[in-house]
Amino acid sequence: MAEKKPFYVTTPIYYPSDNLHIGHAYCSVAADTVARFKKQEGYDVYFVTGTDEHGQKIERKAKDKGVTPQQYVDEIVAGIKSLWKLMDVEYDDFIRTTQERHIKAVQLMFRKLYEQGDIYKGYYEGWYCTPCESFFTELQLKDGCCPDCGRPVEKTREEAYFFKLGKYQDWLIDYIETHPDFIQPASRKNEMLNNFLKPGLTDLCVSRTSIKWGIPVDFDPNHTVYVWLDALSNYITVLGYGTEQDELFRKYWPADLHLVGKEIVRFHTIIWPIMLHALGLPLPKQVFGHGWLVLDGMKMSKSLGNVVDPVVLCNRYGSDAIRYFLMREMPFGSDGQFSYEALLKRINADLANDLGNLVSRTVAMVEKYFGGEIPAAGAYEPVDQALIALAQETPAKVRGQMNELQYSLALSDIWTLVGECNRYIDVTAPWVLGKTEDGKQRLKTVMYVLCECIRVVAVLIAPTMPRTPQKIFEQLGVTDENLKTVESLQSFGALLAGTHVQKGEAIFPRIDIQKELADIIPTPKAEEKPAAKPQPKPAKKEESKADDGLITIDDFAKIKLRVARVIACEKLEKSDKLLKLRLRLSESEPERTVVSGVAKYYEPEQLIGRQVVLVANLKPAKLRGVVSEGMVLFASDAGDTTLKVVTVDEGTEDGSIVR
RNA sequence: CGCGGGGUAGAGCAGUUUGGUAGCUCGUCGGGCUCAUAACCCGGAGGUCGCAGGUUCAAGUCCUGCCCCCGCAACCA
Repeated sequence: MAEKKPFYVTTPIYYPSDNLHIGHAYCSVAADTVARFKKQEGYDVYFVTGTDEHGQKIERKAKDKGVTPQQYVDEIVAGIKSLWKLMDVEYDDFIRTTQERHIKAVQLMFRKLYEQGDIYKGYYEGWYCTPCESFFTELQLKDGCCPDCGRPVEKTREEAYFFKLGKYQDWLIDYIETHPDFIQPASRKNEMLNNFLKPGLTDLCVSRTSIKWGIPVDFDPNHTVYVWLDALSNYITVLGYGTEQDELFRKYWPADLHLVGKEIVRFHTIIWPIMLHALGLPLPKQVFGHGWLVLDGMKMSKSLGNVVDPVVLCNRYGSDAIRYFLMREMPFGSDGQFSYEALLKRINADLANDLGNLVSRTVAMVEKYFGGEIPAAGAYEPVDQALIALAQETPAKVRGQMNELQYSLALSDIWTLVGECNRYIDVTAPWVLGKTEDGKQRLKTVMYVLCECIRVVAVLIAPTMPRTPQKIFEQLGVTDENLKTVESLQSFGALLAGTHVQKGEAIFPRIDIQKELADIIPTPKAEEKPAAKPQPKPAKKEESKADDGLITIDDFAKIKLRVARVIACEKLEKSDKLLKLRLRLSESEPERTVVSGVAKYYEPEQLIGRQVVLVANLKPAKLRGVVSEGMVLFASDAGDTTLKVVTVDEGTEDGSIVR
């Protein structure tokens, strides 16, 4: 047996400060799909994912919760692993940056780079924001203030180690220009070159003394290795780089594909390659920056409170359906829309109606006309030949698309075949053939061709949908493992006549979309529907022109008012009007930050602990650098001389809906 | 003039490299079929291809200018 070619694919290591959402799942499913596809193609695949567990944010979160950072991440990581299990993301290894194997290797790399002079000790001069505990460069500041919170910053100096990025800049520019496939899609390549490389790289700060939750620099323990070396290096530490047991490293490095989100392309195509090069290691063959799944035109994020939980979706519709949707709906490297409606429509149209129903009607006919036994085909007629030709060329098309990571197009090619099968049934009209003896002879061919085509489809969808093929094979009565491989698709007709089909449950039951939407869309029921129905975007300003100032109940229903409790409140410095409020709705919902221009009327202490009325579905806006996620209602007189907070009667539960 | 992406049918998108009848999915309307999961098949309606100029026999596609949306700018997939 020939030695299998290795194929190493990775996802980013996720930051476990919170549970993951559907966007993370998208990336992992994409990586898993490639991994399965490459395995199917006969590669020796190694697929790795993991978590990046250090840093201030996690330290802080753990403190808030009263646990150690390790305890905190352990719990989240357990959840992440069970999510991958739920979604059939089958990784070969899971690297955690808090693992001993990782820590040792990072320290080794740090020391090596230091000893060879690529890392040097210096001073990090910058602007420090005390409340945020963060450093910023001159450029990052917004109006001379902290870009995160808008407060003033102090100039400070902190001892730190630096990595000489600039030294390798010209080499990297040359490398990227001579390796056009390195950064994909190509638009990202231009972005990196024009935006960052050509203007020049500054040396990178790779240690901090102000952060404790991280890997200590072993020869200077006051310093903690900063994220770059700590996180990016996971791709090789997971393979045992720098240890005695480095067979995996020697076998799989360089990686064939780092699949990353578009926002971290930069680190993977600038910092990471330079680190590797400085260590004398080869570069990954490709970094692919995928797009985002956007919800209502906005990026999904915890702080905006618009996350979609993949666990809920999988439990409700099955992970294969979710995987299909993710891979089908997102084109190439660009962003894709997520909405429950689109998801349900996809499931119904493609999975239930087209594929599920095709299997169902075909198996039913084999049972009805041939007692459940797949008949042998007779002579092929032109209609048969056309479908057979399509079934035979589809695997190659799909392979081509998958190799380009065009999941969506690959699936679309498979569904062309599904569609042609459905049409074939219509054209050949088995229910007519079944009525005569001659027809029945002809029907044998039709049934055989259909069953074989369905088998082709089942094999081809396996990387995207790991569970469904088995269900199809069971109904078709295919038990021979050899008939479940891509090799078996090379010639049409591998399926044995005489195989017994077995009609079972619908593979993808049809969903009542209206009912389901009413059910699943969380609290903000009103959020999606009214937005979808009335006119597109510019409706707001113009439509109210000629009216009488009255609105309909539907208009009002768009505004989602909720009761919230102020759990923290402070003045936004450098602003005499703004207060920053931290609000809690129900226990299960993320807290919100809202900025209100009421500092002239209320001291922060007067609001803390009080219940207020929040416009909960207001589009987030940045005020003095702080994202405000809603608006708190206040009553004022005409001249704005007095202003009073709107509140509710005692005993109202936090999170209650106001209407 | 910071950088990048985008504006094509009610919705979501392809088409722009190499100008030549504007396409796909969903929805909608009408028809067909009855094997099937109220499914499947066929057909229709619906588009000033962001705006304004220009090149050309011919522009969604090439050139110029402008408008609007989104993202990034030391780490949210």
